[in-house]
Amino acid sequence: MTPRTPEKFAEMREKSRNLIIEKAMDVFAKHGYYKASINMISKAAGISKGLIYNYFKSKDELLQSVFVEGFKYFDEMMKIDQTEISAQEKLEILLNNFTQSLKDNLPFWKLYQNIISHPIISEKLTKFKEYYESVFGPLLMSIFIELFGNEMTEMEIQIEVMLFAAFLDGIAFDYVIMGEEYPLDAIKQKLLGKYFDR
Amino acid sequence: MTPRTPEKFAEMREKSRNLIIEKAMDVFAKHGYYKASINMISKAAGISKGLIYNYFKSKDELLQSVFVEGFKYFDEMMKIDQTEISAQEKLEILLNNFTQSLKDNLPFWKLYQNIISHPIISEKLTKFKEYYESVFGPLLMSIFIELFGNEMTEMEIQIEVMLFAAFLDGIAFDYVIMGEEYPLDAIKQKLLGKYFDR
Amino acid sequence: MTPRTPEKFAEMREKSRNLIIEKAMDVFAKHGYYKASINMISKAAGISKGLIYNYFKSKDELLQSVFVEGFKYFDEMMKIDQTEISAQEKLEILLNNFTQSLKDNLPFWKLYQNIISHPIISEKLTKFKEYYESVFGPLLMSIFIELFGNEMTEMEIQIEVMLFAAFLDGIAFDYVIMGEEYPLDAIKQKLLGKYFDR
Amino acid sequence: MTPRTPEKFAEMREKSRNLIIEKAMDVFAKHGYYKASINMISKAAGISKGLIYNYFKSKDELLQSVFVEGFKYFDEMMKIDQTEISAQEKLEILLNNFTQSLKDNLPFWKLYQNIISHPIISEKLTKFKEYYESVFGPLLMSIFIELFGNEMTEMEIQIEVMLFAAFLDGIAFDYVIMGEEYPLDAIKQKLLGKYFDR
DNA sequence: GATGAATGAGCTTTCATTCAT
DNA sequence: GATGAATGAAAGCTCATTCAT
Repeated sequence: MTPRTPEKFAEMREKSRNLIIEKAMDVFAKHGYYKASINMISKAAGISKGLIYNYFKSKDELLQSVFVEGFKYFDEMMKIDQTEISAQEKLEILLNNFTQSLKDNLPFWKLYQNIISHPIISEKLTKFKEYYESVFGPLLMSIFIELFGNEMTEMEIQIEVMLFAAFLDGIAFDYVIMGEEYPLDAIKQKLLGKYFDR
Repeated sequence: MTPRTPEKFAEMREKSRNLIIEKAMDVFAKHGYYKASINMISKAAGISKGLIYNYFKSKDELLQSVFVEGFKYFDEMMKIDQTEISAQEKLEILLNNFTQSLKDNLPFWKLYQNIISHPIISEKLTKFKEYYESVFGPLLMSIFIELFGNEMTEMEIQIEVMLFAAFLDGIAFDYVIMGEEYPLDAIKQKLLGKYFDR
Repeated sequence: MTPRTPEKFAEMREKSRNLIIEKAMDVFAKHGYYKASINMISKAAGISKGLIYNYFKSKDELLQSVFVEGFKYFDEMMKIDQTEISAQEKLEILLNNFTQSLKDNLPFWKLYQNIISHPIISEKLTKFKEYYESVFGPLLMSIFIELFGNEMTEMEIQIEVMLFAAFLDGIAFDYVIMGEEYPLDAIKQKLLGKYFDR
Repeated sequence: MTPRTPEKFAEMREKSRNLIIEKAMDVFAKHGYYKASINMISKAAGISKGLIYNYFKSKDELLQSVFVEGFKYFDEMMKIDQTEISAQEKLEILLNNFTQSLKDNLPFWKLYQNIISHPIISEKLTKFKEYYESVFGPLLMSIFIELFGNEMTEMEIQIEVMLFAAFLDGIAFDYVIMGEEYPLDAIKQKLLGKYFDR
């Protein structure tokens, strides 16, 4: 007859919230934001529709939260622990992390493609844009300055960064469309060949 | 009051059909497939809702038709008239055509991004996939065979083609997201620099 | 095979719109704004739910329209045609019209009670308030100036008007609650007795 | 750690119950019955949703209880202690009490307006009707018999009572709508002028 | 007694599609 | 061919109520 402790409640909330986000990511990835219904998500999570609104004010906010959860995939991608390594090695690690993440977290990357390219929804993902501009962009820039700082102006290096980013978006795009049959690793090696003699 | 000839008739139908497709492309591009309503499209085209169903069985079929119409942008891109030019020049022309098309036909490319990356809809776009596999892929392949035929196996060239395609998709992706501020031409030059000394 | 003419369409719209407003008034009156569902209204009107949204953007707007429609009951109440009659006669006519309207248009008056006294909804009924202040208030004022202009200041007459309005509102209030058993006419006579010897 | 006595227990229950009723009255008054949620009320009272159901079977029953609690405002209104005073003085005291109560207990009167005029809910308020008929009506009747018993039939006096009650409802109605700016006291004086020379 | 997570019925609203004219 | 009124399924969301602890 003792009531649940606040800790117990927090734990329950945490568990449900994570479950919802996880299943929402799958369903959003599979059907796209608009065709993914709250009903589908609740069924995928084995809970009632109403419960979702206990944790997220709206479908929109749920999407935001799913995306924020996805930030960690970007974080993992950028984890380049060893400080005493060359820029070339850093870029290789980054690429390896990226392709690994594509394989491991396909639902998230599907969602990323679908949402980012969506004309209206993407406006709502301000948090994501800020994150990209403040964290991911500068990291790439620092690596490319190390690589090309001697031979190029900063302006030119900016363009290098954008081309590299385009490549990342491009293989994500194609991998999402083609799935397992896409030769991710071979393409990655080919790309490195464009930057470094091997 | 001359009675319309069958030819006249067919011509009028064709004109109406094209008008609908054109306006539908704009509306789909602006709002995305799901948020674009038949009502919006009919208003943009200045006709009644019902008339659209006179030309297309369903919203889905209209989308298909809009997409098929968009093939012409691919066709234009691949128009490399002079036969007596080098593979390098062909690739340059292709890239020029590509970036020009991005600028000229932004609505189509928005739609392309949005739809292709859409997990379920894309299944319906079989016509597009067939087209890609039978027309665009082979063209790229022929150019790259000319470029690298001596030094690489066909397998490797396939990978080169896919890498190049990834760049194109990535550039389109980023251009659609960032719009006018994206330095399309500078990036194009950088990309060519990865293939040819300049 | 001739398409419907614009006039025909306008007529159809007019008919449906009026039907919806009429039935909405009944249903709102019977159940109150919140318990009255769009579903109930559509069933009362023998049409589909969706059709209501073809004519009114929202439930809110439907309520507004129902109310605007109800203005005519106020207009009828204030119809005092003969110009060459005394203020006393005018007041009598006004009261007669008022009680008659209560009897004839009970649904509207129920709705009026329910909505006006509702803390939040009433804010939306700005049109009604403006109407009252610009039309009904001044009319009462002119009658009471004629009645008491000699003996009272304008300030005092204002109070007389508000007292009279309170009687009207109270009578409507009680009539709506008690229904047919409420002795409307006897009370009307009693009220007149407070103003004129009889 | 003295064990709570049953009396202590009952007292605590009483206190909680009163707190809920008090806060519920505020919330109902502010948002109206339907828009006032159990959640709002529980937050206003600083307790959990579930606890409310420990004291009241349903939202409906809570409303009933809030209303019954409001009877005390009627009781206070009718408190005319001195027995040796004239009917005129009694009526004046009654009116003073009423206007004072309007000012002091605005939330209750808002709720009263909102609920009583609500077509379906009011059916549930049987307790209130019984109360009115057995307590408030007879009191007014006794005063008016004293006032007009010589000159009128009982039937007529009934009508006087109803007109007076309509006036009370009317100023409550208007006061609730207009708020502080409503000249309650001036109107009260005007009314008394209709009954007694002054 | 007390908590708040969880449920599910029911709400308003949207929109592809049909069809009488 | 052409119109737009009308339909109805399905969406997002709210909230009174229950119940395990």
